[in-house]
Amino acid sequence: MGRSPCCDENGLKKGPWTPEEDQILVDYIDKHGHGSWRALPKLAGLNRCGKSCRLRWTNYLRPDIKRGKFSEEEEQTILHLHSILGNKWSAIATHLPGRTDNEIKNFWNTHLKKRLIQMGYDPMTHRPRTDLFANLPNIIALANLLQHHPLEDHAVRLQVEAAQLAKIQYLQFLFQSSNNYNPPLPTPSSNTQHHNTNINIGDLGAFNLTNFVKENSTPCLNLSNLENQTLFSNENNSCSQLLHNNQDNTQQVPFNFQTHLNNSINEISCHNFNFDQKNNSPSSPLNITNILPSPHSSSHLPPLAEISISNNQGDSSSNSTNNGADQGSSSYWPELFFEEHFMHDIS
DNA sequence: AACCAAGTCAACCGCTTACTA
DNA sequence: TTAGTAAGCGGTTGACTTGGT
Repeated sequence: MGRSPCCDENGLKKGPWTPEEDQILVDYIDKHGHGSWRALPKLAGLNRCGKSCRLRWTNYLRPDIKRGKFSEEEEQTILHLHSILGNKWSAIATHLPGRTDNEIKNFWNTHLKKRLIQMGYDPMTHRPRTDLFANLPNIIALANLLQHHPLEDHAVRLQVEAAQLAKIQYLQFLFQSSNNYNPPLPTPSSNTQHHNTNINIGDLGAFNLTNFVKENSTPCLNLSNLENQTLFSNENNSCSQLLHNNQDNTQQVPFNFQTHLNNSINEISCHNFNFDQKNNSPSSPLNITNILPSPHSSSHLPPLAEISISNNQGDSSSNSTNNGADQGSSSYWPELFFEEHFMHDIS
């Protein structure tokens, strides 16, 4: 199968479209429909290749195109779908009316991907980046250093606490590595498919650590939001029960990380986390409420099983770029906020 | 004001897939 | 079944914009 000749044809214009060209294309399609894209330029009187016309129409001139900033809901949807579908931009675009695959792809590459990286997440796998852990010993060393000195201000104390939480996560990571423990990631559909939905203590550790860092104040979880997450919906889940048992979100909730790691963790610290809803910034664009696949966000999406996930062997793009999503699991979205200023402060 | 670096996004390139003769 | 073609898709490019110095 040969590649179709297109814009290499002599004399065809390339580059930005002029308003006049746009008008010609719009007028023609209004009257005749696009029909054969290859034939369209000649019929419409455009000195462009059909491919260029199609792209201009689908990405810019189509009347149902929605332009402007992506809403938080759209961001959330993109993040969620990308965790499932990977770089299947057109598939993602079908769930965002008025948005083109190109626009979503650009938005991902220029905003969301960078944000994930900044948060310490691998944008392809949606998992915490392992190289993050390489920095943890440094964080821990700093914390140990500071612990031998009077803690004079709140900010320093907070950093130490953050580092202690990092220890917890680091231990969890080591534990998982040594046991080759790789639990299935929770997905909106995995609950209904009776997969293991037990929350990974490392996730919680990461969540709390980074939420802590982000807020630069007492770490907190928004209980009412968390309760809406399918991630926490398993009633038999000890973490879920822990949360459910403490619905009064104004009270102090001991968060003891009740896991197989308890012994090790208890040697380090045992934190009392204040679950104060007020402290969970609702305006945060990557608030966990926005990120975790919520019943609300899922409600306008088809069930996972209905989403067409192309795993074509011949699809080189999916082979090379979709490795995370193709592992048969979706990702989870604990909030990680390793903001640069924090990392700079530590380093 | 001028320069530069980083960010943004429209458009292109090249590959795959679907369709058809 | 095979080969040619059209369309779709994802990655990449490069022009333009913005912000900092």
